[in-house]
This record gives sequence, structure tokens and C-alpha cells, in this order.
Amino acid sequence: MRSAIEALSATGYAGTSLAAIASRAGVSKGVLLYHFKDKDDLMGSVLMDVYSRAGERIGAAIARHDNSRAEVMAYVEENLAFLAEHPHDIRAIVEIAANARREDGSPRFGSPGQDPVLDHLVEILDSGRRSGQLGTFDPRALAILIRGAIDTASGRLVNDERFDLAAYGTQLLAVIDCALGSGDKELP
Amino acid sequence: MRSAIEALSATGYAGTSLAAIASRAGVSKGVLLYHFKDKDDLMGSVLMDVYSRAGERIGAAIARHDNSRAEVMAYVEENLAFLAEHPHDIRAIVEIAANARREDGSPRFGSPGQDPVLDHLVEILDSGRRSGQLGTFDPRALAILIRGAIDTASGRLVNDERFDLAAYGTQLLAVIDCALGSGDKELP
Amino acid sequence: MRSAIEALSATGYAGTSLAAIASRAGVSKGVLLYHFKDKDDLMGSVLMDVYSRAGERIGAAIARHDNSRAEVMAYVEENLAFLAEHPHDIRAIVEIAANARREDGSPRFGSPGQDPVLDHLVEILDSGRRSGQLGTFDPRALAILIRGAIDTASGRLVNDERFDLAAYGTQLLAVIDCALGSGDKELP
Amino acid sequence: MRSAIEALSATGYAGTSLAAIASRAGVSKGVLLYHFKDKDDLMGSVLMDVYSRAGERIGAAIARHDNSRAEVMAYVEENLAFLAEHPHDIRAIVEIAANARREDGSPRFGSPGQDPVLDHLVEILDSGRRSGQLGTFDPRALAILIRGAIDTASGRLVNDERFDLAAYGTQLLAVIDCALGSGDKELP
DNA sequence: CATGAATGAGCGTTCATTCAT
DNA sequence: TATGAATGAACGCTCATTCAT
Repeated sequence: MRSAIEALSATGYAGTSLAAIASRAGVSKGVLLYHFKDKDDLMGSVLMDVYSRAGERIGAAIARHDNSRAEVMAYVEENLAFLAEHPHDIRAIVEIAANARREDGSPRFGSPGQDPVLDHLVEILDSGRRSGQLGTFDPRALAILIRGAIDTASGRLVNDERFDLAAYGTQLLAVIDCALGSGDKELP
Repeated sequence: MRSAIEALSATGYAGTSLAAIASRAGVSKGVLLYHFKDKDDLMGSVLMDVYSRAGERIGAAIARHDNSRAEVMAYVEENLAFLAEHPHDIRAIVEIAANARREDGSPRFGSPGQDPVLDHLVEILDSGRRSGQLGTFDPRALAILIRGAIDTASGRLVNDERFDLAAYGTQLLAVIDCALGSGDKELP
Repeated sequence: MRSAIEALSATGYAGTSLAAIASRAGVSKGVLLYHFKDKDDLMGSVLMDVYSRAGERIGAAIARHDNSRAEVMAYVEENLAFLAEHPHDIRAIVEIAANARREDGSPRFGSPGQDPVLDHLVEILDSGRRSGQLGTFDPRALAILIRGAIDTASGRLVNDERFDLAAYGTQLLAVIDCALGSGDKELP
Repeated sequence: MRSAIEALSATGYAGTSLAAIASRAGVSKGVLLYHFKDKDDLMGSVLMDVYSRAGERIGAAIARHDNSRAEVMAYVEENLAFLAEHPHDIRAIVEIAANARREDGSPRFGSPGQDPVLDHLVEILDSGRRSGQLGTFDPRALAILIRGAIDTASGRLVNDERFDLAAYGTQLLAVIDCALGSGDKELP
């Protein structure tokens, strides 16, 4: 699975054949299909593996806070921290989510940014807004916006060597802070 | 090229074979390669075609304004308007930009959000910041963030039927307005 | 298709890969799948081709007679004549009929001896019996017996060089003649 | 071996992989190759097992008679009785005999109907003819015909649920009885 | 301009077989 | 004895590309 992640990050979904993964791992193609039912199963397993690792960290980070604004900030910060530590992992699952298709051509794993993760963010935003801790906004739209901003960073990080993730994170947090409203906090 | 756009939007980059495009267009495969040197040439032409059409509209919209904030807003509004009118066109070029690779596996057309377009936005933001019309921010980071937010909308629009582009646009404009700073404008 | 027939006759169904057929024909594998949708389509086409050629001859031979006994005899004689002239053709379709399976493992083209052909024979036998031209027997059972006797000859002819088709034909006709009865010579 | 027989009968020779047999037997693939040198060895063992069981019964039945006609009838009756009791066993060995090939594509176990068994029948027929107990016929041709009639019944029995084995047996015996002649009713 | 026949590399997958445990 | 990991060859099939017409 590590080899699959490397291959996905380096050559994209379409460029990631079983042969490419196997050769990266130094094993035969056959062994991949011994451990995984088929290619989709392998890809799905990579997706779930990274998701669960990232989700665990992010969930834990959120749980350390008790107000919506801090939770959102922790969500984004931890996302970016995971991305900084495991850029290829995130790149891999974005590739999978964006490109894995069913036989009829429809996406296999939902849109990029994936729904369970997205829904978690929507809920935080929505409960914050309802409880009055946050200002006025469209929770779903803002959540999509935030996920899009995070996902795009994974592409930059892997493919654009001039990309400064730290600066991007600072800017993103500032933007979100501003977007969350509540009148007492401005952008610097 | 219209058939290529339809196919890309419907079945993704990997699912878009020359045969699929040709059959959609009601012509033979051969004719595609008569008019385009190879598949990459066709994809590049689609990319350039949509880019130039979108760029023309967006450039014209920007030109109708004379201050940086209005220019940025026009940039985003016109992007979303084009997306609303031609969702498949945008979906197609996002697919191409995200998936077309060189033989060594590196992206052929830069990262999603593509550089010339991005640079234009960076420049507007930077000049606005330098001239004091806008507040303090990292122009490149903010530009990437905005492009990511726009690009992610194209995926939602095509694959997620519950997605409300108008609401998303409203939210995105509000966020950007806020991010551009200058102290006298809040989120609604 | 001629190469497919040769391969089927020489190496059996399981030994007949697209590569084997293509190499016999001196063409690439790809071209087979250009002309036939998939391997099943090719095999089905071979089956239909031989069937229609054989069926035409046999039908014409039957039509030259006006009583049931002569029709049955003509059916068998013409079957054996076709087999003598085109042993590989018959061997090929017996291989296909016996081995081509659906994905669930059930036979794709009916049992060996194939039904339309069998039904034709059943009908001749049955009408002869009902009209009193022939003696007493079970038309369906006798038809299956006759088809089995003919089909087994194709296997012998191709794989057993000591097999004497002419002698076999003489014996088979004698047996059938006897089996058909004739009012004064009933089966017990 | 019982699992191999089930698999062969259900999905045919080509559909019977070692994995399929192993999973039916609830053991691992490896154990099959521990007990049998290779797949051909397993198939050959199945063939021999069924052959010896069937041969024993049939031989015993023949031994209970002392004239050629009764021996032939017993041969056929016992064949059909074994088939009725163990349809999958017979189906399995017909599959093996028809499909197992050497590397050069030639049949590994002789034609369907297999020679030792066939030769036994030839001998009975021939000695009956020479001793004058039976009429005039070609012993080898008639033996092949009878084997073909029996083998085809196994395919019908497994794949054609409308097939009536008892009626088929009655008809087959009648035909053979007639074919064996009896001095006053010579074959031409 | 356009077609359709043909190619060949590469794909995901199956499978008999080997081997360390 | 039995397992399960691993292999490598072969399979059916897809596809971008070439080329004669």
C-alpha cells in the first residue's frame, strides 16, 4: 500500500498500474491480487487506510476544543499538518477519489473531498452557527470551500515545488477566521 | 472537441478514449488523429479552447472595473458565471489539467487551476495590495485558495446534484470580500 | 475464422487462445477483436457459420426425399458426408458447443448436438412415426442417440487416425434403418 | 476428488481451477498439490477412480452372463445404471477425457469413450460375432457408436433437465438389440 | 478529408505451481 | 500434512496510433 501511495502521488491515478505498484514494491503483480481482490479493492483500501489515519488525528484534535470556532480551526490546522507530514498520502487519496469510477462512468468514492469528512465539517459549522458562536454563513457551501482549499493544496504540494504550505496555511486560517464572522475578529 | 468535452465530463479523463469521443461525434477514430497530432494534442486543444473562451470573458469583465477589489470580484463572478453556463467545459479542463501526464508521470499542463490564469489573479491581488486598495494578505496563497474554491465547484456541479452553485458563489464572494481586508467591509 | 476452426480442432477449446488463432492466421491478436466483439462472439460466429453451411446442405438433402425413412437416412448420410469433407469444421463446433460457458458455468450454446439441429431430426422422426411410415420408437431419445453417434464420430475422425469413417457410416445407417422399424419389424 | 468431480460437472473442465476444487473441499490449494503431483495428475486420478469403480461394476455385471448378447446388454444397462446413480462422476470423466491435453495440444487420455473400456466392448462384440451368436456388423464401429450414445447421455443428464434417462435407456437397448442381429435378420 | 483495417504495447486478472513455515 | 504467500506465464481485452485506400 505504501508503494501504491507513492505511485499515485508520482504518476497520478491513470499512470498507476498494478505493474507500476508491484515494481515499486519489488514484488510481482500477482501478489497484489492475492492480498486484494482486485485493483479497486486495493485503491479502496488505500483510501480507507489514509482516511482512518487522518480522520483519527483530526478527530482527536477537534475533541481537544470546546467551541465551534476553535474546532474548525483545529480541523483545518490538523488537515494541513497531516498534509505536511504525509503529502503523498493525501495526494494519493485525492487522486483515487477524483478518478476511481464505476463501470458506468460515475465516481466510485464520491466527489473529491469525500462526503463523510465533509459532513463532519458541515456539522461543526452548522452547530456553531445555530448556537450563535459563529456568524452568518452557508455551512455546506463554506465546508465545500474549505475542503476545496485543502485538497488543492495537496496538488500544489506535490507538483509545485515553489508552493509554501506554511504560508498557505496561515492565509487559509485567516480567511476562514474571517469567514466565520462574529464581529470581534478581523483579518490582521 | 465538443464531443471530447462531453465525454470528459461524463466519464472522466481515464474513461475518455479516442473511440468514445469519435463515437459521440459520429465520426471515425481516424479523423480525430487527422485533425490532431495525437491524443495529447487533442486534449491540449480542448484545454486551450475552453481557456481562451473563458479567459476572454473573464478578461473583459475585469476590464470593466478600475479598482482591485472590483476586479477580483469580477474575476470570481465571471468564473462562476462561465461555470454555470458551461459546466461540462470547465469539468473537462479540470479533468485534463489534473490527469494529463508526460511520459515520466509529471503533469503535462501544470497543476489544476493552471498557471497563466492563476498568475493573472496573483497580479491583480498583488497590485491591489501594493497600491493600498486592499488589506494585507499573501497574494499567491490567496490566489491558489480562490482557484481551488472555484475548481472544486466544477466537480460538485457535475457530480453532486444537490450542489447549489448560486449559494456557493454568494458564500465564496463573501469570504473573498472579507479576505481582501480593508476594515470597512464585513460578512453579511 | 478458418484459423479458429483449425485451432479448435487441433488443440481443443481450452487450448484455443486468441493468440493461438491469431498466430495461425498470421495476424495480431488485436485484429480478431476488431472484427469480433469478444472471444465469445468469435466462437459464436464460427458456430453459426459452420451450422449454416452444414444445415443448408443437410436441409437440401432432406428435401430431395419424400418419405420419413429416406429423410432420416439423408440426414445422417449428409451429416457424415459433411463431416468427411470438413472434419475440422465439425470438430470445432462440437468443441465450442461442449465447452463454451456462461459466467455462471452453464453451457452457452446448449448441449453438444445443439437443439435446433436436434429438433429438426426429432420432428422428422415424429412425423414419420405418426404417419405410420416408421415403426415404434421414442423420437426424442432416438434423435439424441443419432446425434451422439454423429458427434462422437467427429472426435474419432480428428483424433483417432485408425478410425474408418466410411465403415462407421455404413454401420450407423444399418443401425438406424433397423431402429426405424417398418410396421412388420417392430422393436420389442 | 469428490470436490473435483462436483466442480467438473458443474462448471466444465476449463472452469475447474485448483482453487475452485480446493474451496469446494474446504482446504487450501497447496494440499491438492501435496497429494497430487500436478493438476493433470489429479485429473488423471479422478478419471482412474471413476473408471475403476464403474469398470468393476460393469465387469461384474457382464460376468453374470454367458452369451454375447446378454453381455452387451448388461454392459449397456450397467453403464446407464452407473450413470443414473453417479451422473456427476461420469460427467466429470467425460469432461476430462474430452478436454485434458498434452502440451502439444493432443488429447491426454484418448478420445471420449476412452480406449480400454472401448476395447472391452469391441472384444465382446467381436467374439459374439465370430462365435455366431450375433449377426453381422463391424464390431469396432458398433462399439464406438454405443459408447458415443452412452457418453452423450451424460451430457444431457447434467445439462438438460427435460432429459429422460430411463426412456433413453429403453430406446438404446432396443436399438442395440436390433443392431446385434440374430442370424435370420442380417444387416446389409 | 475520412475511413476502417491492422498493430503492438500495456492493462487487470487468473491460475498452476513453488516454497518456507 | 497442511497452509498461505509469492511467482510468472498466459489470458482476454483496450487503446493510441499507423497506414493504405
